[in-house]
Amino acid sequence: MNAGRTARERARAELTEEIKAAARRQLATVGAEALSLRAISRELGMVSSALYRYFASRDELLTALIIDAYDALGDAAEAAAGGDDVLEEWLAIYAAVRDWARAHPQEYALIYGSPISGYKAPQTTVQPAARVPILLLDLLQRAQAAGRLTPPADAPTPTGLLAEQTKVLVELAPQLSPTVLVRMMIVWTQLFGMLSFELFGQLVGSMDPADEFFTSAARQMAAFVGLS
Amino acid sequence: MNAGRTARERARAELTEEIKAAARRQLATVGAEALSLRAISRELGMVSSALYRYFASRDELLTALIIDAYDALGDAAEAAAGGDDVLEEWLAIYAAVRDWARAHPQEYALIYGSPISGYKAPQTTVQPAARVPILLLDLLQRAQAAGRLTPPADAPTPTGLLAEQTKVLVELAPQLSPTVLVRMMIVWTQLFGMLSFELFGQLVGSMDPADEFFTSAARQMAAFVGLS
DNA sequence: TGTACATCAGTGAACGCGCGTTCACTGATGTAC
DNA sequence: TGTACATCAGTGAACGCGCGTTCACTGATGTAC
Repeated sequence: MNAGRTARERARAELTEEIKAAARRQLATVGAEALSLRAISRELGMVSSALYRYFASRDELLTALIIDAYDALGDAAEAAAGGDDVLEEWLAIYAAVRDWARAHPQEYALIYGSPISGYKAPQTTVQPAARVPILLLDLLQRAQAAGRLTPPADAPTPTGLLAEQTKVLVELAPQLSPTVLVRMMIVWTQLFGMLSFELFGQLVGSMDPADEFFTSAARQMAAFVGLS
Repeated sequence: MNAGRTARERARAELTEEIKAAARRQLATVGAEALSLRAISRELGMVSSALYRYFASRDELLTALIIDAYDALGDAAEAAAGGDDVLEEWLAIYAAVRDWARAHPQEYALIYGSPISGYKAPQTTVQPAARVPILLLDLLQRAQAAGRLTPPADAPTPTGLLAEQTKVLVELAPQLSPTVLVRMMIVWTQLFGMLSFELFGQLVGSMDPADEFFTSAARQMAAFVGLS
């Protein structure tokens, strides 16, 4: 087992994970901005400079955490996909996204909250960030193939720049019409807007707790995009 | 003029504003988490302890900035309200909200981004935070009076906890049906979700620049809530 | 299988910074008689 | 209108913290012959 991996390599892989785990624990209490390499090293019983054997800088550690968070959310959402009814599947994905977000609010804030000042996310974060929307696009394509997608008649067909921009999405989901693709973008922004409002406290005093509001929105947005 | 105000009082009011202005400038470059009383005092040429004559703590200054930001956004949105066509007005409010957010991204992040760690927003922020949704609710009421609001037939009537929660909103807009109120909440979360995505960089690679997407979403959400 | 050398993880000290908040004090402004 | 006292703004020093990153070094692990 562990063919070809030396003790050194195994130790390095394990410690890299331990560092990220400690960083995640930190994140949960102080937030991303206040994430401190020294505090992490203290928790692990190492000297702070030792971390530089694993991550070249604080920013590089943040990038790793961001990618991990997108991937954890992507995994959770994908685990909820499948099943034989597309509408049930849609609701299950919504629920899985919300559950993950509520279980990891600081990791959620790391990826969907305010940008971290002085930090510029590299290209490597783009692909993991796209997993949830890609999953929903894929579902819509399957729904369309199954005759479960009927875009409402009153939905406008995009023109101009908007039509141009949908072309990027068409590559991901060639079967879907531009009309549906734009609606999907609206739905996507609604989903995360609603989640951010719930997690960041904007719903206190109205739709908090948000369970029923969330489910209702999930259903209404499914209908909005044409899913039945 | 300035009847009854002593030189001391005038100086105090002015300096309070200058401190907030300097804080806003800071905010724009380093973000809320890194906002520093010492840096502000340096910019104003005072000693750091002097700020404590104006704000009892960093948190109190943050609260003042948050309330100011909500009020600035509220002012911008209200300035766009009015006019004789409710749909045009709806679009104008959307545009005003977006313009303000794009002009003040860090102030936007302060109120709609990740919570500031260790900071708990007091009750005093609740009312200014409600100004935009209240404005939209008011518009919908006027639309309804003018026969311009026809909730789509397929919209579900809320039940259970959701019906309960709409009662808070009914107080703000007694003429509107629970169905419309829930849709309004969906629309509200969509608006700020879309804005956050634009400002925080999630639309890069798809709907960026977001002008046309934003306008399309504004129109489609108006239709979604029943406005015509 | 054993030895020589190269690689790498972790140490500890240091650099050069930053922060919020408290406190005793000075001197200017405001108020009451 | 002038004086005595109270209020308040701003000072400067101090307390007790924190941070990211670099660098020369030690000792363990891995590799080539």
